[in-house]
Amino acid sequence: MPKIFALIDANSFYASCEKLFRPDLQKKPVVVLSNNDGCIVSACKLAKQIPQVKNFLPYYQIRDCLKENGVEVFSSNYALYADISKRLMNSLAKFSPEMEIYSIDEAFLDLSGILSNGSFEYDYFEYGIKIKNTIEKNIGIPVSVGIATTKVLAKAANRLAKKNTVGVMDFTNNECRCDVDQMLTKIDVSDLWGIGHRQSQKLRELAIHNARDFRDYQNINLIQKKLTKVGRQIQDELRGNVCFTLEKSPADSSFVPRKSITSSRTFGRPVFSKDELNVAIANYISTAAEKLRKQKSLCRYLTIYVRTNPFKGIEQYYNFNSTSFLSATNDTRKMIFAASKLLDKIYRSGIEYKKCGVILSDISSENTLQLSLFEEGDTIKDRLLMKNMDKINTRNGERILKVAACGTTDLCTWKMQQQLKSPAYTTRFSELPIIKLC
DNA sequence: TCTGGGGTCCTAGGACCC
DNA sequence: TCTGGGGTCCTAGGACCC
Repeated sequence: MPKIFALIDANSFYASCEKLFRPDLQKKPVVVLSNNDGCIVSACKLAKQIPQVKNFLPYYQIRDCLKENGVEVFSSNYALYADISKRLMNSLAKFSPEMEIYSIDEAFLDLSGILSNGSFEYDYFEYGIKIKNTIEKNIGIPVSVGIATTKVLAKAANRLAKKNTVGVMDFTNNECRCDVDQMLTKIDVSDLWGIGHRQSQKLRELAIHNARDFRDYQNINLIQKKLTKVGRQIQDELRGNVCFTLEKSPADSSFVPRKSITSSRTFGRPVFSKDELNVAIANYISTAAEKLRKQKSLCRYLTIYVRTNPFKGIEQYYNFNSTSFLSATNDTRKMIFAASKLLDKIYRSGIEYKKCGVILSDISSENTLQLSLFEEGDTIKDRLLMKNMDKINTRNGERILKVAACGTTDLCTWKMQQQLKSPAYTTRFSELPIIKLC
């Protein structure tokens, strides 16, 4: 039996979340900015109608234009988006026993066999409509649904669904089956899932311009040679052969343990001193290590990096350095100590630093710890300390307990700017929205 | 003045071993 | 004058995703 995949993707997710608790904004254009209020990362339908509005455009370049057009602007509010995402996924999970959460606002459902057990009188298209309507009613976020026999095709169908009025596109529907060829013609190769800037250039050199050209291109060996394994698999998926299966989350939780954990931020102002970099790195390590402990993992490899502002016409500097722990650890203190030594190696004075970051990798489960003969691993006391620190911080919020190297708030004047942030409507009691009955 | 952050996978090539 | 070949493992870098 052929597989049937549905891809459900929220429309302008961040902007839609901002509208959710602001009925007054329903009919107004809204955009959301990246960290540091740097670029536009989400624009609602109305905002997209303004020709100058494009994702990843620097905010300062378009600030006046947004003002003139009465656009409401928000800083990113990740606490809000993550919470709405959780509700969205919980609601979607009811439509199939097999689901893959692909990103904060997207999920694949395996619909194979769903309609043949007699309990539904729909076809897949109607089932897609039902999913869409249920989500919009229960969560209040508009979504689009793409349905097809492979994930790549479902992604492509979703893309077209975003443009049609119904918001659902079903490539398996017999009535429009003859149109699939025509549909694929409408999709530029660069819009296919997994085909980016470089690969689409290479495809164009072979006179492949749209998804249909790509599907029907006969020289598979050449595709393999130029686009490697993934490119060949994408082509195969366009032909209806499943190469990418559903990657299910562990049954007990909605998240897959990460294989690497990054924490980095652009500074709100230029930073010159090693002390300030050390404090910043200590803070990023604290964040990354908390995530590491939350997923019950240890890491063996730590990388830090520093860099200047690539958009500024100054002498550029980028450098990184790594170290490995003989025994895998998740102890914030050990990592901060190691990072400070790494910074000694890559720090150069007189440089205007704009960003730094840390990456934890070679991650393993807490349960499968390999002890080193030469270095003492985390003791039970260490583990308990970290555990209790996390507990206290979870309860009280705002990282009330931290390693001294993280500095005090007034020392961290380089922190990013977020001046247009909406309230944490759903995750902080003091910011709950109030409903007034007239 | 002001341009994000966090991930995954694949491949080539070096190091090392026998 | 002569200087192998094949396998595995690891890592850096590239490309892509949201």
